[in-house]
Amino acid sequence: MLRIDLMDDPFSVNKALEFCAASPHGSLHHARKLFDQIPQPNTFAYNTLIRAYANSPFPVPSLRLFSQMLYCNRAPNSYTYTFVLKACARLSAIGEGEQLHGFMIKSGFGSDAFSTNGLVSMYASCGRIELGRKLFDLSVEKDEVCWNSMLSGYADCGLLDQARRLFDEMPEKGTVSWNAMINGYVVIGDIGAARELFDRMPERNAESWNTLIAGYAKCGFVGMSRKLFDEMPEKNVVSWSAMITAYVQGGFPKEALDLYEEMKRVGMAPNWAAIVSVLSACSQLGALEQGVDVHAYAERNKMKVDSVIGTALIDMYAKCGCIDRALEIFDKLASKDVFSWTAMIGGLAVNGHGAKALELFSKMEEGGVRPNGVTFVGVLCACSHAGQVQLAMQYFHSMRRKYGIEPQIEHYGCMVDALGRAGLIQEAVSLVQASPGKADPELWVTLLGACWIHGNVNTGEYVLEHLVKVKPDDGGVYVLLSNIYATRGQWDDARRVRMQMKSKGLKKVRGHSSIEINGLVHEFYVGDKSHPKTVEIYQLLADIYCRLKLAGYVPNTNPVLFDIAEEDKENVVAYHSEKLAIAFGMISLDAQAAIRVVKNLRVCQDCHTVAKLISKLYNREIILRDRNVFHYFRDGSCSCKDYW
DNA sequence: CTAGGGTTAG
Repeated sequence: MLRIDLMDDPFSVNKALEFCAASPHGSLHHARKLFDQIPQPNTFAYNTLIRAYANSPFPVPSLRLFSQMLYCNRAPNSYTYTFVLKACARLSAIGEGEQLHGFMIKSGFGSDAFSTNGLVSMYASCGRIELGRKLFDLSVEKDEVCWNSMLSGYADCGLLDQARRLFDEMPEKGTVSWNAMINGYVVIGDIGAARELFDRMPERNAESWNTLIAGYAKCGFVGMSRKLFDEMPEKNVVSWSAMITAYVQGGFPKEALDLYEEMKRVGMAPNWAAIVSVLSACSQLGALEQGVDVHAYAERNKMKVDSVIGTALIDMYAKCGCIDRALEIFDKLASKDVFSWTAMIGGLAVNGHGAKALELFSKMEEGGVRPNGVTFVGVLCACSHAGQVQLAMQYFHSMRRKYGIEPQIEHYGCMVDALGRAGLIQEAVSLVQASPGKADPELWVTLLGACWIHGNVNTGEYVLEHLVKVKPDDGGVYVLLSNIYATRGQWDDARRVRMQMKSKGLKKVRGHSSIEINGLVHEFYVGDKSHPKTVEIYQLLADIYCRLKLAGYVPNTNPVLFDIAEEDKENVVAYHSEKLAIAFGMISLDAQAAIRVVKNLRVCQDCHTVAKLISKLYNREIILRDRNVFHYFRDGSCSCKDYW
């Protein structure tokens, strides 16, 4: 902080202020403090701070500073207007923007190129593009920036044809114009048109490459993103974070983490955006240790925990089974927005704290934060976990009535699951039939899952009839129905369904589990004997079964289909891939180390029971991530509260 | 004036 005797020299103070405001991380606060100590800030000082706020995530103070400026008789200049207009644009504050426009005309600032550019952007961002165009046509001295403002204005409004017409008319197109046009196509998802322009443009800068990298990722072509990333001549920090994000959004969290490590190795310092994305990658993987490392990195580098990083942290800790850490971050978070609340509510719900999640939702409503559709996914999921079907129904109806949010397919999914689990199969069927676009196969699959839980053969058959029509290529559907028959001992029917499946050439996805030991991933399939430590693994499993059975454990062989001898069925279940991986973890890791296993399918009932018992009898922590949920086994119980 | 960000059922 500046010594007070220097405060008398406006020039030094302004330089210090400018330096402070321009620093990358969290210095806006210091700039503000410095500004507040200046006895009589001049126009330059105001402009510096107004600009800093206008470019920050929370531009509101720019508007307030502008009012304060007028009140203190400090004359705004065109620089001031540019950034106050930018703040209005960012906030879509059309009222303030129009007022400002009127004020500008009165004080003679309405028609120079600088002001025109700001006004065009402001009107475009506020959805009044036609007003922007009028000003654009009226302005006599149009520079390239002016054309570009108009161009990106059209692009922001999704009016790509008009943008393109302007682009083709432009007397001189600079790299920025090309980039703006390319970005416009990227936003509407026309990656082909974007690529065509990219190939045609005379000079490409990092932004051109980065735009396209992100563009391919948005369209699901992560491979193309990577190709460009490798080809581009000079990668900057945005290129790296864009590529990391591309991997995360494309569902390749492992690759995202690898790239993050490589980024650090080549000496590129990860910034805010990279941290946010890589935290999301850790969430997807359930990679707690890496997540903790990333968190520590952010702290070491004094990154401010704003609502975005805060949300990413909450989600990461929650998805890694550390619900207490997630709550701690949430409680400390100064600015909670709907994302942070939603992540926390959903996190509590999947960790089995349904009641606490609902409590938090009430607090959120009391705090005046408006929930969105995603929030309700968490809320309905929480009701399911808490066994509160009636409550779920109430929330489901309140979505539209109270908040005007139309329930989407995923909300129907939650409800079908909640009703189905509670045994209200008929109600669940009615809901599926009442859902928008009622042929959505996923809802029927959920329904079939409920039929399986309750051994409801009749509805199961009815549901499958629908499913084979809409989802004829999914082997999982047949497996579910044959499981239903099997639980009822209807082996002929079970076999018939299996035969049907086979005759159509459909296969069930093979389950496999993996465990990482010293950076090396070991993979196991059911009954796998290919691992070098196979003998030790099977010996340990035999020992485990001995102790478990003494403790009263009875194998649950429900998922094994065929009417083979009970003893043989036990053997199939006994060597499920997750059990092999857990046993391998037990012989490879220290007794205190948590055993982290990832499974590609849902964990079966028996493996779940066995994992709980191992955690108690062997005093080991087991963290098993399956296709849907995170299971955190400790002292004989699981974080999922036996709901998954 | 152009590039990178967080929450979504089974």
